Amino acid sequence: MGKKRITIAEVASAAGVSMMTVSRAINQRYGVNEETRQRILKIADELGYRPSQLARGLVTHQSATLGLVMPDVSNPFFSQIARGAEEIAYQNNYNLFLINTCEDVKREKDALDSLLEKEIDGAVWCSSRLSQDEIIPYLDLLPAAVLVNRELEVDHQHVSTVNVDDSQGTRISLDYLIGHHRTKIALLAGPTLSVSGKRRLDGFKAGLKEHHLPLEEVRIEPCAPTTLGGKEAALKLFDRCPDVDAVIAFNDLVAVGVLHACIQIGKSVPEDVAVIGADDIPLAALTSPSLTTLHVDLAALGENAMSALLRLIDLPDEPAQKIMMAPQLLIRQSA
Amino acid sequence: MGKKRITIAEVASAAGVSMMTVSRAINQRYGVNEETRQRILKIADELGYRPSQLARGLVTHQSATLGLVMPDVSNPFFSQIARGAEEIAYQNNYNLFLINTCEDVKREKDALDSLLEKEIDGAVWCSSRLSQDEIIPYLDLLPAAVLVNRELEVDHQHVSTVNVDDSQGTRISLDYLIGHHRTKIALLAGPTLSVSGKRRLDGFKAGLKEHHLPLEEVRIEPCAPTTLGGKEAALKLFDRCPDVDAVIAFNDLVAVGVLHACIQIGKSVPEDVAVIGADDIPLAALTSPSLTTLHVDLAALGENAMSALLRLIDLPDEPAQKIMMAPQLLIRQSA
DNA sequence: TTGTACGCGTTATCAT
DNA sequence: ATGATAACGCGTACAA
Repeated sequence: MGKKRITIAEVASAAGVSMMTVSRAINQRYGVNEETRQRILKIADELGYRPSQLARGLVTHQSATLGLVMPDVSNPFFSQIARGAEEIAYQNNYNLFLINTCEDVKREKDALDSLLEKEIDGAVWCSSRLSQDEIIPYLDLLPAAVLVNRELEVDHQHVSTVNVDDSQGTRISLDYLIGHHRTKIALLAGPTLSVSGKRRLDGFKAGLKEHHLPLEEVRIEPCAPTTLGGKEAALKLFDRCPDVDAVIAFNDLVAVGVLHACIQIGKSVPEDVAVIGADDIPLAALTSPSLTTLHVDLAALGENAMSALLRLIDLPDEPAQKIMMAPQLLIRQSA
Repeated sequence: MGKKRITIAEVASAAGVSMMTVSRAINQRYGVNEETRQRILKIADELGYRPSQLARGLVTHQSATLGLVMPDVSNPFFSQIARGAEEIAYQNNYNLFLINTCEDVKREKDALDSLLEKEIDGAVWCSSRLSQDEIIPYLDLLPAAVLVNRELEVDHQHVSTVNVDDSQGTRISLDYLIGHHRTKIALLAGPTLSVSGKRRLDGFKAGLKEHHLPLEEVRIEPCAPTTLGGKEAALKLFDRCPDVDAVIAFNDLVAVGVLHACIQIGKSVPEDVAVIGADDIPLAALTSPSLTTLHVDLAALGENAMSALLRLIDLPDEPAQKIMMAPQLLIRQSA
C-alpha cells in the first residue's frame, strides 16, 4: 500500500543539512559542495526519497506534464502519432496525459478543462472538432499548444500547427502518373465538403496546369470515403469517360473500390488503368494488385508535433511553426 | 500565452466571502447556503477560475491521475486496451498518463519512477518485462495497481490482475473441432518458454482428457510466433503425422503459416485440415480461406482493468481481483 | 452557515 | 557554500 512519502525535510535532517541544500543537490544546481551533494544523494537514495512533482509544480508553475488530445487512440492513424509524440516527451522528461475525445465536442472541452486544471505545460491537440471561436479561448489559456490536422486562421505566438500536405501529395501522385505516360487522369475527390478533399483538388488542378494538361472537369468525381463509395464513383466515371487511364483516389479504401470496379467492367490494373490510393493503411499491401499509395510517416508526425511543442516551451520568443508533412509515394503494383 | 491563474482568494474577495466558503461551494460540500453557492459559482465562472489540481493534490494526497504503462500504444493490441481504459478513467473523472516502455526494462523503471513522482493514485501496468522481484517494490509504493498480461505469485491487497484465459481459449477451440468430428488434432504450441504457450498446452491436454481422447505428443510442435515459424512447424508436423485433420495455432500469424504449408503440400483447408488461430488480428479476416480464430475483446479488457483499479482505490478493504478474460471463437472459413 | 490558522512538499529570495 | 523564511493554492480542523 502506497507507503508514507519521504520528504525533503527528512532527507535534510538525516544528512544534517538544511532542506535548501538537499533541494539544490537533487536538482543538480550549482552552489553545493560536490562532496556534500554525493552524500545527500546517497542518503536520499537509501531513504527512497522521491521529489513530489505536485509540490514542485505548485511553486515553479511547471508540471513537466503535457497533454495529448485525440479522437481515438485505437485508430491506427492516431496511435502511431501518439507513439511518436510520447517518444519525444519521454526523451525530454515529460509525462503525457492521453485523452480520447471520441469525436465528441463536449468531451473535447472536458478534456481541455481537465488538462488546464492539471496545469499542464502544453498540449498536442489532434483533429479538433471545435470551431475556431471555441478553440481560441483554450489556446489562450494553454502555455503552449500544437494543433495537428487543423489550420488556424489567426497566428498565435505560442501555437504551432502540423498538417499533412494533401495538396503536395496529390501533386506527387500526378507527377508520377504523368511521368509514366498516363495522360487521362481522373480524381476521385472524396466528400464534397472535406477539407483534405479540397486540398487534394487544389494540388490536382495546379499539377495539371504546370504540366500543361487540360483540366477536364468530367474526370473529377466526388465520392464517399469508403470502398463502396469508391466503387460506385469509379463505375460512374468509367461510364462517362471510358478512356481514363489513371485514377487518383481520395484514400486507400476508395482505391480498393476502384479495383473492384475495374474487375467488374473488365479493366486490368495497372495495364489499362493505374490506381493510386492514399494513407497506406495495412490493407493496401494485401490487395491484388497491391496498392501504390501515399504514405505518411505518422510516428514522425507525432514526433514533429511534440518537438514543436517543446520548442514553443523552451524558446517562447521564437516564432510558432507551421509544419507540413509531405506524403511519400509508396510504389507497389497498382501504378 | 498561459494567462495568470485566478486563485480561490481572488474569487473569495470578488464574492466578498472567505476562501473557505468558495472552496466549499466549488467542491459541492454541504454547509454553504445554496444562494451563496450559486453566487460564488457564477463569479468563479466569470473570472475563469479553475481549481489547481496541483495544490489540491498536495493537501489531499490524491491527484485524480492514473498511470497506463504498456509496451507500445501503436500496437493495435495495446491501443485497444488503452482505449477501453481511458474510457473508464474519463467517466470517473481521472486523467491518464500514457507511457510506452518499448519492451525496455530501463524505460519501464523510468516510467514507474516518474509516475511515482507525479503521485498518481494508481496504475494499469501491461505486460511488464520486470522480474517479480523488481515489480514488487513498485507495487508497494503504488496506492493501487492492476497488472495486465501478468500473474503474480504473491497476493497483494491492493494489486489486481487481468489476464486472457489462454487455457480456456484452447479448450474452446478443441471443443469446437471435436464437435465437428475432428479427431487427430495438433497443437502448434508457440515458443517453448512462452507463458501463454504453457497455458495453451495445459488447456489442450485437459481438453483431450475430458473428451477421452489420447494425448499424442507427436502432434504437439513448438514454433516461433510468426508466419514463417508456423509454416516450418506445420511442414514438420505434416511430415511426421500426415493424418492430422486439425491444427490449433499459437496465434493468427502462425495459422497463416499453416495455411501456406497446406498450399505447399496440397492439403485443402478446411476440407483436409481445419485451422484455428488466435488473437483475431485484422489480417485474419483477409486471408483465404479467412481464419477461424479466438477473439478477445481488448477494449473490454482495458475497461475491466481500469474498473478493477478504481475499485481498488474506492474500496481499499475489498480483496483484490484476479480477472480472466475468456476468448470467443470467431468462426470464419478455416475451421 | 461562515471564517481563521495551519500544513501539504517544494523552491525562491535573501541572508550568512 | 549553506541556511532561514516566505511563498505557491488549496483543504482540514476547529472556532465563531
